Amino acid sequence: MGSWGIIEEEWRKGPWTAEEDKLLIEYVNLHGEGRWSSVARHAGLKRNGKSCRLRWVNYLRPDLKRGQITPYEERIILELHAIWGNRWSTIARSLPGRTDNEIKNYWRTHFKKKVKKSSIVTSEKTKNRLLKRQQFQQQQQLLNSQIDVKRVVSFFEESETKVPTHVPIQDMTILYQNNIFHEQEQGGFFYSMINGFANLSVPEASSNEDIMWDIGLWNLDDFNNISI
DNA sequence: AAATTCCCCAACCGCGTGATC
DNA sequence: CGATCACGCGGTTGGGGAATT
Repeated sequence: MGSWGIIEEEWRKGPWTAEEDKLLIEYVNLHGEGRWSSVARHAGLKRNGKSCRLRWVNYLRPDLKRGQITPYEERIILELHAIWGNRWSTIARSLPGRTDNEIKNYWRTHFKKKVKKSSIVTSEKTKNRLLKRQQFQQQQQLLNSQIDVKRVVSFFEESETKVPTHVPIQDMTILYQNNIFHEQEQGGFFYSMINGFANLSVPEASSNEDIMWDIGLWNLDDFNNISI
């Protein structure tokens, strides 16, 4: 309270304590994500909705991938930033377990100074294709929350690689559960999941990314016996 | 060893958008 | 319809540790 009888900011700010984290986790586990503005009331937290959401999304979410950004992820960040610019949340959708904040920070600390204003012109075709992907992934995220699938993994990577095994996936989205290793064969394509990495083994060289994308689509259906 | 600068990143802020009243 | 609310996004800040002077 201020000395003038004015009610000062009633919300707590600054770093979260372990107790606050615990309260927030308990609340979300019980009631799910969303309705952040009422979390404080029900969870006994003196934090506003914005703060609660941010803490959950950027730090407490169980599906966050902790640890360093891998070279693989770094390449994705670089590529997508060249296309999207500072649209961090868009970029983050292609990096499961990474937050927009994390990617933004990583970019700023590692690349900002190095990148000279390059005039990369991305064709509308490419942008539209990517937008389609993003929308699809958003839809999957919604489905995930409904069917309790832990994560959506998507990797976007330049390809034209001739390495016959474990070709980095161009743009393939795979659903898997519980972070358990999976290996599947789908129409002659093998892919495997290890520690959140998706690898594709192609029996014969394939470089058509649109084909890869289509494979990603029907794998999703097959995995979960769901129809979009 | 102490002071200063640099660097990282968690958290905040303002704003835009869409839903609801 | 406008007002209000909730949410999410991108830019920015500031505390603290690491590196440098």
